Amino acid sequence: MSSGAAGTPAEIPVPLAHRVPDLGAMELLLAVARLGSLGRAARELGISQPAASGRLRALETQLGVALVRRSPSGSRLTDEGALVSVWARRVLEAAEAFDVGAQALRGRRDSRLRVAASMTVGEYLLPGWLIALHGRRPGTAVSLAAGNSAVVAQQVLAGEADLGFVEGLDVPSGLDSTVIGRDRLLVVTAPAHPWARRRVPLAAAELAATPLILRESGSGTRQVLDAALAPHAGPVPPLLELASTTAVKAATVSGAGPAVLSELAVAEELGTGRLTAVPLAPDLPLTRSLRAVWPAGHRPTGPARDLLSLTRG
Amino acid sequence: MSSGAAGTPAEIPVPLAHRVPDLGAMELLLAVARLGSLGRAARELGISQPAASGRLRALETQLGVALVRRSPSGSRLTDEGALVSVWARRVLEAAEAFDVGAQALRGRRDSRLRVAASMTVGEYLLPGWLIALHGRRPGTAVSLAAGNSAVVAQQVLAGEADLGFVEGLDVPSGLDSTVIGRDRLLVVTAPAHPWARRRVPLAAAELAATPLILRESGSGTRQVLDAALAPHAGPVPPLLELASTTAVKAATVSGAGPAVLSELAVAEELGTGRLTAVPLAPDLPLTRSLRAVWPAGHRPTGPARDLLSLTRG
DNA sequence: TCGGGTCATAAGCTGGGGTTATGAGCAGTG
DNA sequence: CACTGCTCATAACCCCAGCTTATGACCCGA
Repeated sequence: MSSGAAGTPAEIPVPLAHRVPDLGAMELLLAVARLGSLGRAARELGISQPAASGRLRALETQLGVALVRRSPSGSRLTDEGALVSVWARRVLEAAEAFDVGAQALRGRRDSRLRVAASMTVGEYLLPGWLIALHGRRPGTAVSLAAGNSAVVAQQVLAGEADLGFVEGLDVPSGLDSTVIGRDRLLVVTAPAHPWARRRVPLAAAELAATPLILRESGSGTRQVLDAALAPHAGPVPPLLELASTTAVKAATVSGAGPAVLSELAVAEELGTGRLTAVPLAPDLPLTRSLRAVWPAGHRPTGPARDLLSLTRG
Repeated sequence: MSSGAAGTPAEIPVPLAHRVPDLGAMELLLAVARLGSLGRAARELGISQPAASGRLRALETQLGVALVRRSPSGSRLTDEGALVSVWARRVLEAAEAFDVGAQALRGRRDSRLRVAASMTVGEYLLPGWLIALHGRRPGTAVSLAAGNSAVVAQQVLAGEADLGFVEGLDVPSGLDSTVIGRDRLLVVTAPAHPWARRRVPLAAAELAATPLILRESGSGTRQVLDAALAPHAGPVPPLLELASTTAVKAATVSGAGPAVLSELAVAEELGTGRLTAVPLAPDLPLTRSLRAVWPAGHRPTGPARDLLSLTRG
């Protein structure tokens, strides 16, 4: 209630960006680690050797730790540097995924491979595939259009996309498809919620009777949930109905109540312990398939086929 | 048309940091998404509203995509913006992990919880635990010392650390311990390598006879491998012997040959398809346990107990 | 002892990102 | 209706982070 603006004073004083070195510094650290020399790292990044020297020193003072042992014959990471470089690599890998996604989103019309993807696939799976695709077929230019399953189907049918990715129970007509994965919906709570320690699986009837934090009606997630709970007196009116997955996650993390979300959407939070998954009884088949689709009869060829083959791991 | 791409001469890529918006911009985008207004996002980040406006505009021009639909009554993400914000969230989550790790590494002497961790744990597992710990016990100050298992054991015994994390087959004497996980070693190759498509499991004898890319003798990984292959005529001399896990990964990705690495170390690469795991026969038990350790008889209490309980999440 | 590699320091320039001040557009309200 | 309060955008100014080039100290191998 009261949308709590006044209640929280200053929970987030300093932005993360000010506490963490920037991507360039991390990239520099990894280059030094890989090449064994400040100068060579500088050359690779297209900056001068003094610039690299200064930047690295600034990085070390910011972190308060010596990261590199310098010597007239080169530079090697310290133990702490090795640790930091792994954390940095994580960040840069996520940034690389961001980059390929954004590049595809820019969507040049003359791209050799035009992909249309649903949000779920585009958000969580596609960047990884694009990185892998780039590794195998470096020249491939990809453009990406995002939308719900209906839009994707329409784009593929109209020939505006070579390959589409949709989620849902039904295959749009006029398209051939193959299942490339399965998206399971999870019931998640904040770690403090009683259900977080729950061992006995949650049954459909109980879930149906519990007010939940949900996406609005019409979202893919909501459809699957409604269908699964319909046999059990349907879902009770939601505790909160929010417009974005992000909002649902935020509300759940802050302890507002249990939510139902795609496992893809909450993988991070589960990993870091901000959310906990509740065990589900077998009568709760909260799952939908992810499909690749293409115009009926026209099996994907060339880059589309390459991408498709990547999606089966 | 036809300008640009074809002309690119050498392998001198623009640094990732120049192609990707900086962390501040990503943070801003997420704040706008969450708060629904540029001005409020600006306030949360401690900058002025025009600064946020300009930064966001710059972000959009850099990506070539409209991310936010502005209106006199607030701002909402476009579809593309929603996509980008998820990718950005990934980056920021990795950055947050970096931050908590780095903060612990700075190691103030008066920290309430002093942790000593082996490289493997410190690199891949500890940041997640620290984030979760911070979520549950926000006040806890953590300091982190990193080193090999012997160093960790010594620090815990000397009372310089409240809790230690080690990997290996044996428990250092004088310490009580509990197994918190299992680190499996994987045989990995570049996707182009013949073994990458292999279906028939790799047997110990075959692995023992194959030149591999390995860490130097004495590393934890190497010890486990040597022990496992000793019964099968020991490992053949390595193809390459490199000083860091990073170097081994780089050599493997570039196709130099198969490598043996911790599953924790290659999780990213497997996910993004840069490396492929080779199925192993049951006679290859390449596994070691990860243990939490503390002085014999002194069960962890307080924050140490909190952290320990998180490791079984 | 010379040449080629390492890294650090010094001095100077530039621009990205910040600031304040101001104005326009739209939504409620008395 | 005009007033108030929110939204966002533009303009003019400022500062310092991070770049550059020039130079020097150190170490190693030929």
